[in-house]
Amino acid sequence: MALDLSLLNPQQRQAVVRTEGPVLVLAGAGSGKTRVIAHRVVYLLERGVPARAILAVTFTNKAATEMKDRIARLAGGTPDSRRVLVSTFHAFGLKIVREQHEKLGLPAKFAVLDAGDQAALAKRLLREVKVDDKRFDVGRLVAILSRLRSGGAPGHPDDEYELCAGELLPRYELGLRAMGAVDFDDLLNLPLRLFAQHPEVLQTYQSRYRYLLVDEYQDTNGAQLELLEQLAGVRRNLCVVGDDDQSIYAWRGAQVRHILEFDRKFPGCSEVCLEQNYRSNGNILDAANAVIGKNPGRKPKKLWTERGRGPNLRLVSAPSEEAEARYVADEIVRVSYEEKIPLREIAILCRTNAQARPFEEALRLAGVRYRVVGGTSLFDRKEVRDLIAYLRAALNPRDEVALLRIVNVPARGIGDQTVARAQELARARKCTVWDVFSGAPAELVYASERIGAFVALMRKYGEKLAGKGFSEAARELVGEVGLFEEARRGAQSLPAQARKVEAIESLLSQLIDYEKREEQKVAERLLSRSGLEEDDDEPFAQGLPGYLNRLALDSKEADGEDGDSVTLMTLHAAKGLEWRCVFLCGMEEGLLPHSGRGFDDSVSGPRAEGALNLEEERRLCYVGMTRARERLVLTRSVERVRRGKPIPRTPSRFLDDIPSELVDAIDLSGPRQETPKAVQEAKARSFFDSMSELLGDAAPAGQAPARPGRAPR
DNA sequence: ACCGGTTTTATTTTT
DNA sequence: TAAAACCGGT
Repeated sequence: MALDLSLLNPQQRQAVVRTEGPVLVLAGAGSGKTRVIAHRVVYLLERGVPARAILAVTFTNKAATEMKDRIARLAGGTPDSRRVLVSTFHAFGLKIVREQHEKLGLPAKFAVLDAGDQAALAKRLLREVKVDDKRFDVGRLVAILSRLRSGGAPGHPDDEYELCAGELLPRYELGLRAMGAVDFDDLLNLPLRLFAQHPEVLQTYQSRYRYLLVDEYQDTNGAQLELLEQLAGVRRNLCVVGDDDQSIYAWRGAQVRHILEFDRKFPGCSEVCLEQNYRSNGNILDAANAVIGKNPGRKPKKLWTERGRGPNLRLVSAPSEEAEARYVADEIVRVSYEEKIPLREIAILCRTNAQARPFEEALRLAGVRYRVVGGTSLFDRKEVRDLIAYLRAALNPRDEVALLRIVNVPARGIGDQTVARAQELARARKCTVWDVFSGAPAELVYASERIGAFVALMRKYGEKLAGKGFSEAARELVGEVGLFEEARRGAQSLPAQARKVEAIESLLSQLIDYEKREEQKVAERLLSRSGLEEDDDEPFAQGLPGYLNRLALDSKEADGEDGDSVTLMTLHAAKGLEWRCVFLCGMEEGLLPHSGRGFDDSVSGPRAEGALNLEEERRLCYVGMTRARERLVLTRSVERVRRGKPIPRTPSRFLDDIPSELVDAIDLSGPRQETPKAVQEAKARSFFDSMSELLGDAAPAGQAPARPGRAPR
């Protein structure tokens, strides 16, 4: 069946049909960007471009998954569409590194270090250099290391952190290589290095991927742009889609410049501008336009809509952050009952993760189901990280971060002394700690026997975990090592014990699910395709290593999509999403134009200095506002308790930019507002419902019963 | 290894 | 202020 382009507006159609050469699609918020990309892919397929010649790159796994679905749905009868590679930058980098690991001198199953692992490594190195590892915030060091090695602009040269990081850099890279591990930056840098050193490899990829599409182009950093340029080669079939007004990742190296100067990098490109907004009511759009309009140096754009004006925005001033949260919770209850807006169509957006707390409490109190997105849950838990470290260490004992984490967990008599000695020996001999352990435990007189046992343990599970049935093997490992007992021991209260055990269990069951799904996939492929040639287009490896890689690249694993619940997340996490009703909270100076600290180490670039990140903060505000389809409520608190003492807060300057005729102001200070009757009723019903559930009665007729989305760590 | 009490330190966003 | 990190005693 043919793709129907008549449903697209003329600009969208242009963006779909211009298949050759560089194309810049400026896609305003809610202008149907994803739709355009999906159509473009399917259009290419219909024009006879083989699916495997198309590469679509996104930034998040969620976006990639969504895009895949969208394409599959649109392509309908073209089953081949599933061979289009839709991947994040990092996953794509991983794929290349994996395919070329030999040329890069990496073992077949290398670990991908996440931020925590990076910090652990940096800390170890600090100690090795005998720098007081408490004088530095390792997290910040890691951030600087990252900037240094992804070729970002150098920071203030005399900053002690810069100096320290510079000192650490070579050791850090050596450490990675010795471990046979890579970090996030490597996933982009190693392919680039490879391309530079082996032009024939570059050519392979160039001729494989002949049509490139990039989503959220405004968020690309230097390495990512470089990668795109290399891949596009002389063919230059590169279509980038993005919105300079939604560039919010400068602190991570993203440069708006990339989208603003696309036409200089790729002369002769076509440019399409999508300005019709299909998402928001007129009032919301006008307000958002007014806010973003103040930013200098943007690509001129004026979004318009055919939708009605909708209700006015609301600006709520609360006396305290608790009151702010209470108002939001009450309003959610009201809106979901009176206007029948389902909870899944409501979001609370904050600038920082820390702001979420009072809202969680208020929602729980009001009996509103919610889910917090972003502040990772399961994988932050110590016991889960321990188990993961076991898996990693068994698969690749050179992975020292993992190995050292678990040598003595649970205590098996390989204490700090022994480990320190082993590390020294390893350094002296220029080998890994694992080599010391496995080679000559006799030299570690004391613990040789125990080390022997540990080495045997790792070897045993190294084999078991590498192949089929790894989830079973993992369970066995947990049993043999006694991780449940360890978890119980490490907990004070009984419920805490239960939670820990539960956390381990849920990781294990995730492994089972994963393995099952993978087997299913393989079976499907065998059925649908006779060929076994299958050059494995998956960016990720098979089996457990694949799972672990995914884990590193996708912190927020499968959120329980189920159930109807309010979403609570940061503005950054909200990009690309939309809700009928949005609460944008903490509209205050210092919070929404966020003033982290006088100087920001992420952008010490050429200009930028005095203006702090005001432009980016403004964009962030714009992103938040444009998430709303029907109803937008801005809230602020008149004072906020900080460091124990109440601090008066001034309203965000962005509020001043919104035309007042679009806004209803509500002031919650003064005599206590009485709870509206509707809210009282709603609360009572919600309470009734939750009691019914507790008592095991038949399913309640009304709204979903109260239940918190996630326990606050 | 574990505990209890004391002292810091918090204040960004995340692939 | 509150939570985490820290310390020193068992």
